[in-house]
Amino acid sequence: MTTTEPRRKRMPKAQRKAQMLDIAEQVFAERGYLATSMDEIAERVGVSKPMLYEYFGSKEGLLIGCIHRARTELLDRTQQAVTGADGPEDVLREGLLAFFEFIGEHKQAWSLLRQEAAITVPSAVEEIEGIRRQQTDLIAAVIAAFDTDMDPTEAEAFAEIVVGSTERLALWCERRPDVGPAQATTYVMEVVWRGVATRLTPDQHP
Amino acid sequence: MTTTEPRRKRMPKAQRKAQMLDIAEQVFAERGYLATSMDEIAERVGVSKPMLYEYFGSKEGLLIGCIHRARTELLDRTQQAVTGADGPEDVLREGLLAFFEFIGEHKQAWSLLRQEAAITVPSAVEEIEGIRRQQTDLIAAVIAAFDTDMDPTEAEAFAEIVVGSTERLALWCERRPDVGPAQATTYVMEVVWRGVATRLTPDQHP
DNA sequence: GCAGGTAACTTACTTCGAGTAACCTACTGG
DNA sequence: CCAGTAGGTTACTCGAAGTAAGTTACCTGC
Repeated sequence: MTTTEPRRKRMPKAQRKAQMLDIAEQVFAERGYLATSMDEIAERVGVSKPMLYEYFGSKEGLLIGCIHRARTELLDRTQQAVTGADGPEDVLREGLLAFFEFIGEHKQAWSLLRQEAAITVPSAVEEIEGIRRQQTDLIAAVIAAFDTDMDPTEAEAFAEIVVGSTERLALWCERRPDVGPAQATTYVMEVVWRGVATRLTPDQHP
Repeated sequence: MTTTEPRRKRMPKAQRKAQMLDIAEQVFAERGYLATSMDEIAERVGVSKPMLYEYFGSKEGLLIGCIHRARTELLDRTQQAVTGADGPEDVLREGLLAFFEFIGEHKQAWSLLRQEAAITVPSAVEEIEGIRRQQTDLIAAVIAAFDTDMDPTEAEAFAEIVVGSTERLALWCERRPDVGPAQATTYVMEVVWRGVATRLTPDQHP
């Protein structure tokens, strides 16, 4: 009754690894990190537990793998979105829009990112925080480009504010399905861009 | 050699419970939720594990107890700070300052709050989110008081932006010990208050 | 000051899941 | 068709969450 082998066994390493990440992302997002067992992921992948350990070392390692991939994709998306944008305001708007669109399309990757707090190994925390920093650095750079005189610390603070606002608003959007990416972007821009623009425009903004 | 009994045994329930919360808060903050064992907390309290289960039901229940207490204290503090403030701008500033001061003084309660993501039981998530909502509602009310014509959804979004900015900036402050509560408040106010004020002032602001 | 009731507490388990050692097998090129 | 290895499995250990059943300090009335 097995017509052409329903599911292949013995995949090449890279492909198996990607498949594991797909399933783990899904299960972690569904159930939460704690409530998920390695046995369950293994079963859904169609493989035995030691394979997961072979490729990811530990449960936390697997979570880190998932988060790493998701954050990297997110960063790529926003970076792509801002290339070709016209001026700092546009960069910010396009970046925000790309972010809200991404998390709208990849809800499970997004709920995964909220499991970050579960990571305890310090080196891993830094690794994840490093990718996050790339995001804030990107924004800080936008500000710095806009106003070369701005205190770098202040630019950093501003970037943190943008990221914080945006992540929190994304969470809020889940409870408000009527608020889409465009609307969310508008909310952030209205407050945050006006905030910085007011501060700077008096002698600039041709 | 035991002069007047170094540590008393058999405390009244309420007192023991409070002591458990104190210790659990400390250990969870130190090691993280996952890396902490109930046996360890029990030992530090000077009591056996089933007592913890007697009072808190589960490990997660204990964490929820800690978070609940910490968020409630935080909310009280900010609420106290804003009573007697003069006008919305002042309310916001005093509230922010109280927040940053609180987390500066209670670093361990604050790192505890970041373990929220570990909670999996849906009812508990809602309970915690409920307290958080009180915070955002407080802010949304400030905005609504300032501009009675504002769309309520927009006021909510604004409140989320304030909370998100603030929490993220608080995290950032940990890596930047040179940035104190006053400075952090200024950063948030500069962006966020200007953001909303600009939007509203054209026809108001006597 | 001593019965006895109960609130506070303990010992000694069960269970479940992370992590691992040791062994196995399908596919590859020669 | 044989051998080497990448990909895979079975069957365990061990630590920590959670629990059943029993024990002891303390108070209260007599």
